[in-house]
Amino acid sequence: MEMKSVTRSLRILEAVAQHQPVTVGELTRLFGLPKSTVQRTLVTLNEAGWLRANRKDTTRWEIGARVLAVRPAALQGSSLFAAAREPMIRLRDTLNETIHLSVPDALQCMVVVDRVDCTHAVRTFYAIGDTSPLHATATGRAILAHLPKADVDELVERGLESFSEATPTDPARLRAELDRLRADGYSVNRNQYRPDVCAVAAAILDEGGTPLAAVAVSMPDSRYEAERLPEIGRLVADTAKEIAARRAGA
Amino acid sequence: MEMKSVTRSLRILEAVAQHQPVTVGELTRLFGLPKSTVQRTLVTLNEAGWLRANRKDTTRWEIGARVLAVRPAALQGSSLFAAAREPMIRLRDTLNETIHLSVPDALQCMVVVDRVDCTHAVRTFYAIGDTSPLHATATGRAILAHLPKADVDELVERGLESFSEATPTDPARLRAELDRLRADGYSVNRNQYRPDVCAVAAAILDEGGTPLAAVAVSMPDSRYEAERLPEIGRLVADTAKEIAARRAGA
DNA sequence: TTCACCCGTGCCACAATGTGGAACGCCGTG
DNA sequence: CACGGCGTTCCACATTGTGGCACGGGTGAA
Repeated sequence: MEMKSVTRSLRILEAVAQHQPVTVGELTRLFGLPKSTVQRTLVTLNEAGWLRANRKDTTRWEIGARVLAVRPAALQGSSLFAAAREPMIRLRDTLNETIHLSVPDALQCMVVVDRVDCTHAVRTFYAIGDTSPLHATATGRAILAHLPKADVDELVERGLESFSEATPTDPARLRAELDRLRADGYSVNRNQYRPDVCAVAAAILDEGGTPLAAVAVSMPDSRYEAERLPEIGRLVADTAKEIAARRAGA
Repeated sequence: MEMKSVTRSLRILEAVAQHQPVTVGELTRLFGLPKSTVQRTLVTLNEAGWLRANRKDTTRWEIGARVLAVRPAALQGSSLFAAAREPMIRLRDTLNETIHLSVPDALQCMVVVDRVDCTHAVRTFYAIGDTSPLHATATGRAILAHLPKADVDELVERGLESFSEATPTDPARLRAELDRLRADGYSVNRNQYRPDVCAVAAAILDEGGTPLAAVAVSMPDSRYEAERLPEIGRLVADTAKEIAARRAGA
């Protein structure tokens, strides 16, 4: 399948999002495309309502608001999103660490959909929309642990990429870890994906036991204390359960 | 400018967002396009990461997570978004009415970017991503009041569409209303856009006095009490100021 | 002032690209 | 068993996007 113009337009749209407000020239240099091609694409995206000219410098382009109506199903009607908000803030207040809400995207990756920051000067940073691998993160494994075995097999067959020395690349080790976290109710990631980033996560399940999302407490390795793990794990698991209950009640 | 395929692809993407999870057939009926055209578009959008097949029914399509990384500048880094969250919740707790956060989109419309619900059985409903006209809403006028006169002129020249008997379609009346709200610090909309929906809003300004967004308390007409207006107006204006201060401090 | 440079924009002949009717294989139903 | 509807695939055609080029304006150096 081709649709070169569509693919290119979406790439340009993504580039605008990253560099906004951005000019035609900057984009031509970024992509190495003819000016007229980029220009035409921008005008088209603008007419479709996905871009708009910056009000102060009308030769610069920004993302328009049309995009906000286009969201993954898990966030539509914001039942999950809204239900998660207050429990997340409360968890942040209890621990003063950054809290993330992530959803799985087609077993390919986890995507950060919401964040509540801590007040420490040193804090972990993920932007909304950032992605991470399922097998190497606390949120990813929290989801995996509640999926059918066939899905885990599928993931294993695709290969467990290594991101650091701590990444669980051995299928047996991954499966053992999933068994453990099913028992404990929370998953732990210590420097397995990004160096110096640790997290404790728990899955948010729907009525049928399908995992919809995961909440995670995320902190730099310097503040990770193994002896507090059971306490933090319980707090995260309770938060996940509370979110699930609120969502169901809405 | 044309780019028919791009325009159509974006339309289809928006339709998927509204109807997800959706099949090829449903979309062909919706648009009256040939099956092969829709099919090709969906595959292309999927390859670009914007769509994905539903895990349970792989012939149904959903919005993928790629979209989340594409957001208007006002929400990037989520300085505004994150700063607004807690003050909005506090305002909701005080009044127990739904609170909206909206940003202007190129003087064309206001877009709801966040929402905190009240607990009443009867509540106003706007989804995230919904748009509304600037001149006929409390949030829109809160923004307009802090823009240069030329911008208001531009809007007036484009015409003030009527949405209900209460919509201010007379330019003089609109300008008078803007003057009033600049003095009071908050704007009021009583059934001017959607019948039975009232709102009280205030603008969130950046350091230079440019309006970035507006917060609004939104309620059904049945709970609107004119005598409480000064009190509610002050609360909303204070919330807007607090959000602005938090944003600047981040 | 003049010149040179780079910007965003507009044009248009060419052919690469997307189009959509038709056909296929599959499934559940009458 | 035949039918209707589904998602998917194919391919000749011509519509559609392409990109080199040129224009006009703004800016900075000579």
